Amino acid sequence: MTEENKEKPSHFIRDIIAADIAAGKHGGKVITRFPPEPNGYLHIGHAKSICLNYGMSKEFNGTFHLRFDDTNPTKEEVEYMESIKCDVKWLGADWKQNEFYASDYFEQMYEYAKDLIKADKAFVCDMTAEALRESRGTPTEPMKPSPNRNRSVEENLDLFERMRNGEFADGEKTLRAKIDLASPNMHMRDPAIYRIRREHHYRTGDKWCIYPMYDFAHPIEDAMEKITHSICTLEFEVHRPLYDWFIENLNIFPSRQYEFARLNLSYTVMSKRKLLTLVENKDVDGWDDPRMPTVSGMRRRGYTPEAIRNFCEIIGVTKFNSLTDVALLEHSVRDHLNKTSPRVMGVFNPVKVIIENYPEGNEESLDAVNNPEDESAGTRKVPFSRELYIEADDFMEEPPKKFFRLAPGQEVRLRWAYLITCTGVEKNADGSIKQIRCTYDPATRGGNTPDGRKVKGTIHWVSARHAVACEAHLYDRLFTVERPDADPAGRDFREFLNPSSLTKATVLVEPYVLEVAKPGYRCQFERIGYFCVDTRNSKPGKPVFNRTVALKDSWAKIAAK
RNA sequence: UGUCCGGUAGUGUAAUGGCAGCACUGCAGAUUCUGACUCUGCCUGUAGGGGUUCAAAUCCCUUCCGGACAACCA
Repeated sequence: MTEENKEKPSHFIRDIIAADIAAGKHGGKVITRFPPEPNGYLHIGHAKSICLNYGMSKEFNGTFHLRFDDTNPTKEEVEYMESIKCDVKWLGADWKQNEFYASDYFEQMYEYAKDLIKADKAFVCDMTAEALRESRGTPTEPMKPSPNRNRSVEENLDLFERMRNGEFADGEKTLRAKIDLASPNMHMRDPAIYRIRREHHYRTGDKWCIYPMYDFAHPIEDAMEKITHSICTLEFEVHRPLYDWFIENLNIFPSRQYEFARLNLSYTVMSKRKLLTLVENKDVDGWDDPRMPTVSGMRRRGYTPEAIRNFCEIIGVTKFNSLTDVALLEHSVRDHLNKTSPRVMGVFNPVKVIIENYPEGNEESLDAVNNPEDESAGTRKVPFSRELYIEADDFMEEPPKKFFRLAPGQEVRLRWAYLITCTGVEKNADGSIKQIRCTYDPATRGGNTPDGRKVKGTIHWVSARHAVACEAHLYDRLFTVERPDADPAGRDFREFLNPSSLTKATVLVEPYVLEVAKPGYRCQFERIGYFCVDTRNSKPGKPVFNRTVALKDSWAKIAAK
């Protein structure tokens, strides 16, 4: 193990592969795969699997395959397939020319099934799904054998061919492997491996009316692609003996299956069924709604692939069913965005500020640093004039101690502009603040203090005359609630798509934003949060922002004390 | 209740028989042209019991707890 690896979190898969290479298995070759079923959009949990599989292939100079495990025509669609390709690519897992489809192997699988029949290791069964279920027994009682278990090889061959030819109705017959009726592992009790299903397949159309089951198909798919390490999630652990049984009895490439714990994230629902419900009920605006924990939703939110990859690295890979704090994800996102996001000034809840001693009609252009953490990001020009907007929260008429921002008599820095001091407040009839009056110090141009005096507060602002209004979607970090089924209040998980987080707001931004904001453009509005120009909803020249991660509002905490 | 898998600070994870460490969170402080970031400090842990050993988070036994599995889904 290298020094570098010692620094990394647990990764028993990495250790296994390293050991296999050291032992000369498969001639030191490593081939991994990510095998999604195209029946939904990828979510953050899939991202973990992608990072793992792709990461291992990369680390050990191996090959990575993207394979669509499309053996069930009922739920699969082209739209899903396309979205998966897009998301995997976006995450940076390059499968090069290695794009495969289980449906391309149907003919071969059919042949393998016949081999099994010829070896008297599979038989055609006439039982209904319900009868099968009843006959299966319990973990302590063995399964009752199928009345058709001892059909002759010839009859089975004939029947299986007729299944393929469409001579039987859906569900009328299945092909079952003949394994072990008394096995404590229910999956070994003569499992079904082919079923009849007249359903249009998104790729093979109506060519087939019989489809292989996962347990039969997967080892064959892996073997045909010479996958050395077939990495999947823990729930398939119980299936491994079956996987091995097919590998052995079909005498095919000895792929091996390894299992790791799937990702559970606090406040996040990752059940495909539930996500689909949200989409179908229009509780969200599609799979890529920024509140969704999908890869595409996160992309719209402004998360970066780098951040997601880093997250996957730091959470490690174990066999322990854990519940990862979503703060870990957000930390990764902030961490990357802090280094890379250009900064832009914006105001959500504007309140007008008049600079009394600034000449009316005058305006000037000030230099602002785009990213203090990245010099190469350069600077931009920000227009300044006598009338400005600042964030309402940045002003308090009667400030408590330790309020560093604008208040009567108090001086603050307008970022990249001037130091201003509040001289008074004008109010509306209802007592609300109409506008704030200030004076500026012309010697502090650019926000500098030639005399060296300190100001605690630096606030953001936009020139009233120049500001551009953009639409923004505000989203809380909340997707859904942790353990939604077990919510003590019995609330439905959909309720946790906080409707208040749906609000559209107008954000006033520097005119500069219009020059640079193309869909996907990310920036940070100081102290408010990170924003991403919506990759779906924005039109050229009129960016729509999605808020990403709210910055911690320390002031709220101070105020709460 | 059967089989399998698992259990290290609040959370995620290191330590493969040899000083229980790291990160996130939380709290406190410093710094700051973002009350962000950054930096410093603090808090908290080997599920219980027994055994082997000079030495156990690690090996063995046992109890407890958690998860997966009994679709013609994947």
